[in-house]
Amino acid sequence: MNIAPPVIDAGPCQHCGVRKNAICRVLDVHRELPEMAKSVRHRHYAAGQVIMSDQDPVSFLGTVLEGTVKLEKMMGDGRKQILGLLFPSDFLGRAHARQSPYYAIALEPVKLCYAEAASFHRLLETFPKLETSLFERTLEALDHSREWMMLLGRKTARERVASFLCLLAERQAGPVTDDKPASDGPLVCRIPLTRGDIAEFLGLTMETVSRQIGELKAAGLIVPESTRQVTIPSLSALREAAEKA
Amino acid sequence: MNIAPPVIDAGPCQHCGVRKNAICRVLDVHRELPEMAKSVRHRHYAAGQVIMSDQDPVSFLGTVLEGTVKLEKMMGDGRKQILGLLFPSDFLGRAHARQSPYYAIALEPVKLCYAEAASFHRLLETFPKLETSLFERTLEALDHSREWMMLLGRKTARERVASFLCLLAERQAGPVTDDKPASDGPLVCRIPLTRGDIAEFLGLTMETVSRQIGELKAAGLIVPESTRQVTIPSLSALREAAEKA
DNA sequence: CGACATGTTGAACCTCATCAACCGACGTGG
DNA sequence: CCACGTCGGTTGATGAGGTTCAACATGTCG
Repeated sequence: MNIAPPVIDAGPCQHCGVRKNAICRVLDVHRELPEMAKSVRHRHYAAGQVIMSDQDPVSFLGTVLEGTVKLEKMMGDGRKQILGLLFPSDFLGRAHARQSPYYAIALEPVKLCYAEAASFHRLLETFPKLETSLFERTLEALDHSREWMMLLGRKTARERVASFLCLLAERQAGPVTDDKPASDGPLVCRIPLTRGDIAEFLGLTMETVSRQIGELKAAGLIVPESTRQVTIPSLSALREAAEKA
Repeated sequence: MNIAPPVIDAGPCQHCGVRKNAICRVLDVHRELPEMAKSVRHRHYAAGQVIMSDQDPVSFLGTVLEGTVKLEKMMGDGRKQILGLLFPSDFLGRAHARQSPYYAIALEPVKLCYAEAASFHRLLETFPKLETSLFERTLEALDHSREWMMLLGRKTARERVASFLCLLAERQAGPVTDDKPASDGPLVCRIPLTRGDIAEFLGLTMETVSRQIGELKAAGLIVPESTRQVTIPSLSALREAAEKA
């Protein structure tokens, strides 16, 4: 006859919506997670708000809980390039550096789970598993960044826009698991960026982006619901247009 | 009165020329380095030889001792993009992955210090310092990759070629230290890439690269010694032309 | 309802790609 | 020894893809 174990409060992190995909997923729910919970806080940002500037020191790091963040770099004369997008469960911040090498700006209202820089690095030392987890995330970010170098260096405007829509659609569908296989069926895709932001991400102008979206629509590869939302009848057909390497 | 400590052979790694800049610099010379030395071997590659293919599993990882390596990605229709260059002391290989996401190809004769994938990952577990060191290298690689995204997305052909020459010159000058400050004086710059390779790195064609080098020469920013070597009268002037962000 | 930001469309222009000829260095074989 | 082919590089002519500039449409919010 079993005796029910005593119910232990594992702290606020236990029921966090993004935990199964964030770097903290490797921590033990009962022994380690509550310990980490002591160091983190939540914070909200309005759309358009600067979360980190390339001027400021890195004073905190953390995980995106809700909303979308753009990482942006700017040249002296004002030319800009978006280096990456962060969605819920993604990690935000440059570890092991005094200064952020780029801007982080909220595209929508953002909710962030963060720790002060000093205590964050202490957490990394306390939980080597956490550092390994962040290391693996960093390796993935490097892969994505290099994938985008291919896009910026070699793809046509058409391919770039198609690639971008594929990226959004795949992130919004969530990671592929055994019980949720990759479907090719029609799926809705929210676009949390302005045409100008898309252009900055793709190394184009917003006029070119606008025209290319028009052509993808004419080709039947996408069905615009509004300027900020499209339906993708067949993801694989769109992927084709993106010339996935 | 002191007694001289017994001389202990610290193994072959102790006098390695790149150790002070490679990931293994964090290991203790007497306790840890000899342990690691047991797992590594050296290997040579001829110019043009494929070191890793994006088809093959990652069977080994290591550090470049001599020569230059290009990391390259290829699209289905043959379009290519160089994702990065590796110089002596740089780390080669994608940790924590079954398959390499790109090609690694020797541009010159290359000497590599490597470990089998399984034993390499065992080393990372044995020496957490080593993992942290590799993690920091990965973060730097990510910074460089994003820097290059700016170049590929927003810079003109002229700026790209100038940026490339600055990159080479700075790497060949070695890291800036207190006793070796960054000088602006004339410096020679070896170019271990063909015009075609440079083009692949910069997202251009080799014709455009050739013309831009010609214009930089006409502008007095570089003085060609041969097709594979230039003198840079003033690095800061060249940096100016690169529109460094 | 009007104002301002966001997005679309049109026309002219420009940078860079494409295609092609040519050059020089090198290595090979007759 | 020299003709020949190959490879890397340069130079020229032409054109396309994307930018730029400008007008106009849409949509959102006070």
